[in-house]
Amino acid sequence: MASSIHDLARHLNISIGTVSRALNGRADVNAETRQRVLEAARKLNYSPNQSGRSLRKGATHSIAFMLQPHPGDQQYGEPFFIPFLIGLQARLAEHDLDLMVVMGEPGQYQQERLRRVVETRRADAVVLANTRREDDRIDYLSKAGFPFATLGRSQSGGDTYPSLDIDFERAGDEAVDRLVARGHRRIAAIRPSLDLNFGYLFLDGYRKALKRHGLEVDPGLIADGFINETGGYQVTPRVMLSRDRPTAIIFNNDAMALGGCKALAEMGIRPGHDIAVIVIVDTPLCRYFSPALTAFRPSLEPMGRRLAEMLLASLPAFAGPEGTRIIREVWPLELVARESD
Amino acid sequence: MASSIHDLARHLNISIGTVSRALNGRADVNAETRQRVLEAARKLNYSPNQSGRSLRKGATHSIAFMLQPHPGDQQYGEPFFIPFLIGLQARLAEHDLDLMVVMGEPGQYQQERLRRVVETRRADAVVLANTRREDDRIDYLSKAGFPFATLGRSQSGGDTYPSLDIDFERAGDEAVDRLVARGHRRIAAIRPSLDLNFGYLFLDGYRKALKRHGLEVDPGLIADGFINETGGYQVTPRVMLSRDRPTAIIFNNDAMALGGCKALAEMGIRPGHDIAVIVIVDTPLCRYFSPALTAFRPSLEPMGRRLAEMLLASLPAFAGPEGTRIIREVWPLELVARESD
DNA sequence: CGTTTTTCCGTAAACGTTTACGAGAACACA
DNA sequence: TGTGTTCTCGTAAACGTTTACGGAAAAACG
Repeated sequence: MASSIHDLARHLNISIGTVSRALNGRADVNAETRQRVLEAARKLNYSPNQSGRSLRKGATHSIAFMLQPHPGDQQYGEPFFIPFLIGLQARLAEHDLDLMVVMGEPGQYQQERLRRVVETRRADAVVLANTRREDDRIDYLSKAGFPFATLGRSQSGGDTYPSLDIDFERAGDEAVDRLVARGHRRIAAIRPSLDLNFGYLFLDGYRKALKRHGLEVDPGLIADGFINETGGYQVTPRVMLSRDRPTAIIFNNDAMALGGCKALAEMGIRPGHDIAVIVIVDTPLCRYFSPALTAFRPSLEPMGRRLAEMLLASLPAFAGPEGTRIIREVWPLELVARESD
Repeated sequence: MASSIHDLARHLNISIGTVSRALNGRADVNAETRQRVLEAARKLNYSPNQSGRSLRKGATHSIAFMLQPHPGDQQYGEPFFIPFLIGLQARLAEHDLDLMVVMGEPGQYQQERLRRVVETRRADAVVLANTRREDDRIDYLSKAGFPFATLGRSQSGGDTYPSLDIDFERAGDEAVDRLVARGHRRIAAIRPSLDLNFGYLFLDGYRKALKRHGLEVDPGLIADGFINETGGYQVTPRVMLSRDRPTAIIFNNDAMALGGCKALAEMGIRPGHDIAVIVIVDTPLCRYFSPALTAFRPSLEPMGRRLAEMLLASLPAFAGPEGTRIIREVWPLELVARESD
């Protein structure tokens, strides 16, 4: 059932070299011969053995996406990544590249899985997500000279790799702007406690906007929690119990917002009535929650496509005539005004 | 930087054959020699080239999980799979098997991606999810003689492959039981409209329980919708507008439940007060929704581990001395009683 | 001491590709 | 006719492993 290039050669009574050249569209093969090869390939249901090809070419024709679940009580996934991956894989497929998603274990340090991919050469490049402010995966890959791109910025590694990020800073800024315009003065910010870079970026924008409006930055209104529903649930009461209650909360994550709203509900505080709520990254949850949550929406699928292009442009094997380029982009979010603010 | 087995051999002044044998723990190599090889491997930072190994052994040492996003307006993922994948990958890792997640595009038929994996021999086996009642992926893999296992049952392919499923039938049954015990007589069921097998199983249990309680099965109380929030939102009003309103709804999917609750809210109907709601597959959303949704919870991570074991037991290369076994299991769900019913 | 067994290791082929090299045939040109 | 060019293809090496085979040396045994 597994027909090889040798089978084709034997069947057509020509050499394997010619078969290979015909299949790969090289110029030095007779048009008629190529036709016969292609036809035989179809008839014998030939498809190239990836291992053989990889071995010879030193390339695997696949890109690894490192999906690291956050440690936590319940290990549910971030819906965020799926549309991104769809875009990523779609663009990669156009270049005959496979996308493989490599999972780590929640507690376990992702470094080990990454090493494995790199050292056994399972992929030609990797895509990192959940970038930390200081990210040793980036340090490792840079030092190893292994090609990679990141979804999200980091302070590690300089400007030596392609990266695509959402403009969390601006989103934090705009969220404050909007709330201030609606009369709010005490605005809380709730973000993940890990070293995740976007949490810092969001807070930068939040602070900047407050200052611009001449409002003080009250540390009692800023809280870090675990990046899931439980985290939001646990940490939201903390800001609500500060001496001077906030009248608005900006959540940096949809899961945290859900947990936070639960905590609010238990305190008898109704989002959209008693308090304004804005979420930075929109998901279907925000849309279908009651009240529907005002949120900032990214274009995930186009971002996936774009990061694929950026990664490819940085790979010598795929870079066009203009050579290898490192591109870094930061994309805006779109505000979706709903009922919660 | 990429040190091969040849480098080790040269460095130690022995043959590559011996190096390979030492590395693979074969018996016919001197203990001291093995020590030296292992040491050199560590020093030269050797790790085997996967392509070379795969080519020689005819095995890739990786298992593919096919993740097919449902077509829909917004392509968000099912959080369901992440904990399952964590368990799956954990057990596979113990056998030095990598897990790769292969994405398809939403609209596109997954068959094509699957073919690619199989024909180019990118994985040694595949794991299928979202099994349809009649599933041509299963037919294809069976016919191709390619090893696979499924998360979820199907009517295709007979009992020739390992499969692990949740007992949706019993969950549907128990949900009705519980609602009837609480005085409900008109109970609606909302499930996905695709050919997804669990939708049928759920409905079987639902019908069976109704009949046992001497209640008629009213087609007006059963609705199929798209398997996401929008689907639930669109289809829930339909059962609410039937001549004789239901007093309870069982949702076969958490996303549909969210959409459905939104529709209820817009009709001024409060889950937990005006209507009872039960969800078949629990997620953090159910727990943190207001009111918290009563739901049936699966043990996803253990299920992932188990399916890995079942798949391995069916692979000649990994089956123990007892030989190759096909195992099929159906696991119960645990009822988590909360506020919505 | 001779014979047999065991221990250890080197040799070389094989997995399925791609590709550098060279050669034969056909063709063009003077 | 001789020389150079172009077209087409076969040969063989190479990628990094694993492993069947055989042989040399050491050990065991009579």
